Amino acid sequence: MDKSPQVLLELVERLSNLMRAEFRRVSSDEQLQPVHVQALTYLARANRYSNTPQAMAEYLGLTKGTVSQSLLLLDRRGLIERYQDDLDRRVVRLRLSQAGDAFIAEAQPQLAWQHATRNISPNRIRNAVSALRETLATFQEDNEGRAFGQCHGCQHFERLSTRAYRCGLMGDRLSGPETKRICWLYVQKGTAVEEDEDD
Amino acid sequence: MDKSPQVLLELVERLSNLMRAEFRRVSSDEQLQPVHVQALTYLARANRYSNTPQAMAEYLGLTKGTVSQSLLLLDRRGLIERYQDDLDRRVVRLRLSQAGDAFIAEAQPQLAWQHATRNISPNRIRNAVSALRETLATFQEDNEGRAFGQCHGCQHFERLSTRAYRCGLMGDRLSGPETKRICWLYVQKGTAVEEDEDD
DNA sequence: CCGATTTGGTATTGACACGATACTAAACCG
DNA sequence: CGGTTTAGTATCGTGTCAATACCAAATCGG
Repeated sequence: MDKSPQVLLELVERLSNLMRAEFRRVSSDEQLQPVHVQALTYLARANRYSNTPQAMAEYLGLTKGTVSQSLLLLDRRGLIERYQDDLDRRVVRLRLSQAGDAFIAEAQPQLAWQHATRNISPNRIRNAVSALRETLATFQEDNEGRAFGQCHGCQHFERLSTRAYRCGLMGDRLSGPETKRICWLYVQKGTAVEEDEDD
Repeated sequence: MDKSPQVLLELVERLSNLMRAEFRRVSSDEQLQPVHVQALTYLARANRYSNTPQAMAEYLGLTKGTVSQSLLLLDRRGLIERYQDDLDRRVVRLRLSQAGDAFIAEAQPQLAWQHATRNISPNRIRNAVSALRETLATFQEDNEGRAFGQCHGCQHFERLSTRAYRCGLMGDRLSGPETKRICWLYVQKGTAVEEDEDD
């Protein structure tokens, strides 16, 4: 039996543990926990469909109750803003406040990671990304978990013209930058098997 | 600027979060926390140099005090055994108890992961492993953190004959299986750049 | 050889993550 | 328009986690 998957898991967990420690370090000034940094990072990358407590809970693998508490804290600290959705008034929408934006910009939580990957060729990184991405997709299928992803590669993504896009599921028009954010309604487009490219 | 490293980090964290949730699921019968599963898994793979609270704390990215608490709990539950080192009586050595062994064997915490990676070719996994391994090594250098690894690839590793090994640093002879475990004294042997292999 | 320092580990305390449960209010559905 | 579902909050108990203080064994420096 091949034990490589096992080893891969070990690496993923260890790296994640180290980043968690790193998050703790950079956020100790603000009295924040690692999970708060993750939450802020998520919000910095979420689009209009995924900027809700529900989606965040799914993304972080936590319950909605737990996430709700963390959001209360972040709100008290003035790092995020919460506002009601116009159409569905049960829904709470989230965004980074100016202070939250500033925190992410200054603390640079991923700096250590950027450094750690500096010697690895972009190609090897892309290969690793593609393998992990596929792992994640399968994982989510297995657990009936919702998928997250960027418009590029999503079934619902439609290109109206060179600079105009649309989400076929929601019917909304999307700005260029918004198609780069993390969406909750992501559905993998017909899956051709990707194989690693050479360097 | 290339954003691939960023994406890689996102994937690592998300997968790790999902596995954490998975750990919580499989260990909720035993009233254990995800970190306890990680600790037990670590012990199942640690060798004679790394089966101490200190090493575990380093590996998990936690402080020794925190780890000490978790170990107390695991001891109370009868999942691990703690005993004194003969030479240095400050040192506590750890090992899985029979119950701990059984738990790891039954709960199969990595099962979900095995499933999630089933469709990925061994070669792509190896490539991903190699990239992440290198990331980890650089990360540890940057933070003056100690490295972890298996004898194969360690500077101190000496092969006495076809089946006899020795750790040059500690001077101990090692059994074959022990060279496959996680060691704390690991030092990367002269680093030739590995490049991805084709499939 | 013996005081000073270092090292491995534990005890205690306080903040808070986290799940479980119970709840509210809005939306949906027949 | 009553029953159900859905998004989120409130509350509570367990236990992680860092910080601090502490102890004992080892090591170092004269």
